[in-house]
Amino acid sequence: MTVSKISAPDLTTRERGASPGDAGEGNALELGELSGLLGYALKRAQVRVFDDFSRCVAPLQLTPAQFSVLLLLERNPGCNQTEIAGTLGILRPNLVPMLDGMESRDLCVRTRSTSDRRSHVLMLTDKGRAILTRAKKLISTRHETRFNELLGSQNREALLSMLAKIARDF
Amino acid sequence: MTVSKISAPDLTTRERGASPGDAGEGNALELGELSGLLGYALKRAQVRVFDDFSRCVAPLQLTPAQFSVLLLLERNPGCNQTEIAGTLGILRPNLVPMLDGMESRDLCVRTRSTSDRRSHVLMLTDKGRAILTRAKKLISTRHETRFNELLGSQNREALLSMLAKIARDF
DNA sequence: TATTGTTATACTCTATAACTATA
DNA sequence: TATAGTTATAGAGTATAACAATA
Repeated sequence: MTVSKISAPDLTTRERGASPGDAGEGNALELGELSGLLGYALKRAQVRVFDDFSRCVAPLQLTPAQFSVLLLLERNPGCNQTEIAGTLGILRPNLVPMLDGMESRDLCVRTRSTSDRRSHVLMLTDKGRAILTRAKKLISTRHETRFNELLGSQNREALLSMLAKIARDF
Repeated sequence: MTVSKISAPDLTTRERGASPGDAGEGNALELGELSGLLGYALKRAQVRVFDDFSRCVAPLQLTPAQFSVLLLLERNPGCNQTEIAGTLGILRPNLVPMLDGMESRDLCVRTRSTSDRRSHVLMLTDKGRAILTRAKKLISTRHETRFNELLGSQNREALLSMLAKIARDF
């Protein structure tokens, strides 16, 4: 797999509409070794991408975490909360208020499993499916398109592969 | 720039010492479109890298954020808090307790600027420099070495370039 | 005894407004 | 008036222990 159009990071052009980082950012110190620090680069990129994601789906009022739950429910209808939490790497107690919110918005439903009455069978509602469809469209046409313009779809794939490998094996 | 040794993400081998994600994770639902979601991949990778970073510098009790402040102070001695916050993308109020902690550990000092008595001149102490030196060594020999074994230094550079580009231009 | 969902809780991060002392 | 550092505070996100219902 080949990566082109990737140039070494030049940190000249800062600024961009007064981001969360307080203070104009036009000041900018020298990053020095910070620019080679993997965790720092990952964190800054992740925050940017989450911000853009949230802006793109703003009309639907969906967080990245909620969107990921909807995707899992679509692909794994009838799964339970422990499975969702385990797959997404979040803790079961923290999933509860999240599902409360989504259920109160009629995006999904919890029903007692008949085979194991301890667990909940999770399902998307029609509204949940509709919202998910609209969200996918927004993400695709706004978020991903913009990203591919920045890096190209080939580099996108290389990036995703590396990130998945890091999350899995590092 | 060429990227090799990067294979498409195969999500077979999960598990890895019971990570934060509760529930064994051996259950694992199908990720489906989630595996192509940039923000999800970034977040999972970032969490892994921060975890490993923290483990590697555990004997020094340094968080990634504290380490980045130390690096900035080394490269930009005498800078003020607004510059640090602006460069790192954190808010000035949130930098205050962080510097309190580092100053109480005698890693750095705040002194009033003589030219502008509103701002603080920040400097590393000898102990701060010593800790930073040890931290760099730990990061280099444990953290980065392990990462280069995973992806190779060429892919590492490609990844850093892409992440920096995302943080800058996305 | 072990597991599912839940509650309660605490600790960290992040975000905003407002104060003080300087400029 | 504007800015640097600070305080107070509120909201996310994340972490652990323990409980009721069920297996």
